[in-house]
Amino acid sequence: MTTLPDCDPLMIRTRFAPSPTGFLHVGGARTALFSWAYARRHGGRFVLRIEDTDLARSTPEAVQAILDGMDWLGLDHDEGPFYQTQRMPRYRAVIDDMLAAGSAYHCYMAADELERRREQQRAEGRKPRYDGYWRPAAGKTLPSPPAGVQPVVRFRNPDTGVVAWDDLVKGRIEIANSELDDLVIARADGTPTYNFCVVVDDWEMAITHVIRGDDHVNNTPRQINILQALGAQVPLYAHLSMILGDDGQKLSKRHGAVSVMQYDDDGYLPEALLNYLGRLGWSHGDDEIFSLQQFCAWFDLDHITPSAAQFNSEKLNWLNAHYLKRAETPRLEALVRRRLEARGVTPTATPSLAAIIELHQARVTTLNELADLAQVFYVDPQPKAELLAKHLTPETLALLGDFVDRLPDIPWEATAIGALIKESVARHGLRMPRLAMPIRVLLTGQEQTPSVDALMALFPRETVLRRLAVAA
RNA sequence: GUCCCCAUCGUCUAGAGGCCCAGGACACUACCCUUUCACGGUAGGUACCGGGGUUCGAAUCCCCGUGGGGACGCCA
Repeated sequence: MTTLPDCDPLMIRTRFAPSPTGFLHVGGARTALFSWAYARRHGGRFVLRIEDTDLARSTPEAVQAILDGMDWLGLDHDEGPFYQTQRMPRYRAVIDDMLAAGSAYHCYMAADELERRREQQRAEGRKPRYDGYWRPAAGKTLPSPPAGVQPVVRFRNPDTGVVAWDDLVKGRIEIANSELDDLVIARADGTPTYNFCVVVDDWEMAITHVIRGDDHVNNTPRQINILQALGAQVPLYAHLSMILGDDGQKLSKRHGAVSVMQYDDDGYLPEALLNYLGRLGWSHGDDEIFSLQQFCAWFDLDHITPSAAQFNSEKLNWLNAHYLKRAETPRLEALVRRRLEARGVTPTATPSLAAIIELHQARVTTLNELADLAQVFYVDPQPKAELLAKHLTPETLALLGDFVDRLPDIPWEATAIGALIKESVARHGLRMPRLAMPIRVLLTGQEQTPSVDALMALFPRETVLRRLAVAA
């Protein structure tokens, strides 16, 4: 069993507790980010806990995917990862204590019988709930346990009064205990269930602020009741609303819920995703662009929006383009090189990848686009026939031929190339684009490029001569 | 069905009774810059879900309605 640390009772402790049944998606990443930032902001500790009690669905690959995602984003944890499957003896012990104390009891009702009763309650328009058949009570005689049936353990939920908490995002929430039933805390096979493990862990890991998804609001009153039965300190709760897809629909496995690592593959910078996610459902006045450090210094629970937020790819794109513009060249060079090599393109020394990046980084939205543009410098493009037809008219061909003839005689740098372009164009009495466009198309296969003189200067002279000669 | 949550431009949001005939950002449109396209700059249009209250005064507080979401498992 993993040992838990002793900790300062005044220290703020938050946690991120994913269940390893898939990758880390944007919703989970934002929950992790907020939880992490809150701990960082207050000099607290951020705990990572893997909730893998569902043996059938949890996989080591998913654990790794979550770790990879957090690593890519730079969300480091101070403690853990703790695995719930490694804490079974502890849960067992707490359940035994509760059984002994009478705050939990055995229930022998068969699963199909339970389902039958739920159906009936639903049919009668009532909320389906366990009816307390096996719950001990003063003056009540329990039936004798059926032979050969392994019982589940149920928590004895208070049946009167209300459970209330001041949610740090949503405000005060009250739920009547009469709405709750005696939930199962240990299955027939003895394994503890989610709501129970969370309670024991949050308690023993001394979590002070539970920052988690909105979908847990309904679990909160049950967890508080168990915490109180255990005599544990109840943490503060902050429930984050969910993130909807680009189309306003709920994110699901088959609908837009992509792994954060997919954003890496798609050419996004982690700081762009982080900035986007940080601003989604949280605000600091009119500030739109901020670093992780700045976010940590500003982050608070008071400015979290209680309503659901729709993911907007275009704004993410804008942020990514922003960070790309400001990124250091060596960093981009490594990132682009990796992408190029994955495509089987090996950047050579001469058209300098760094120089190519500096010329193009303000023009792209993603690293992949940057790689696309860079690739053209190393692999001869095949300009589309329609582009050639459009820009290589007899008139421009004459101009181009004249220009190419003089290319070997000038110094190979942008200023001289630019001067020759202007001079050639003037001599033929044409406008600049008449020469610039054919050069763009021949050199890159594209109509849109940076200034042609700067572009040409990046290539070795021979490459330019070769690509431009194709037309002659 | 029952319970819970939510509701400002297309989207993310500012706004905690007068500063708001509602501000910022993305997107959009126009213009400028310009060797094309971007980048950058400038300008512009678009929103307080509906109805009742409370108040001298409400986007802000209360109630009802409507709409959206979540939960109701021996899943997490």
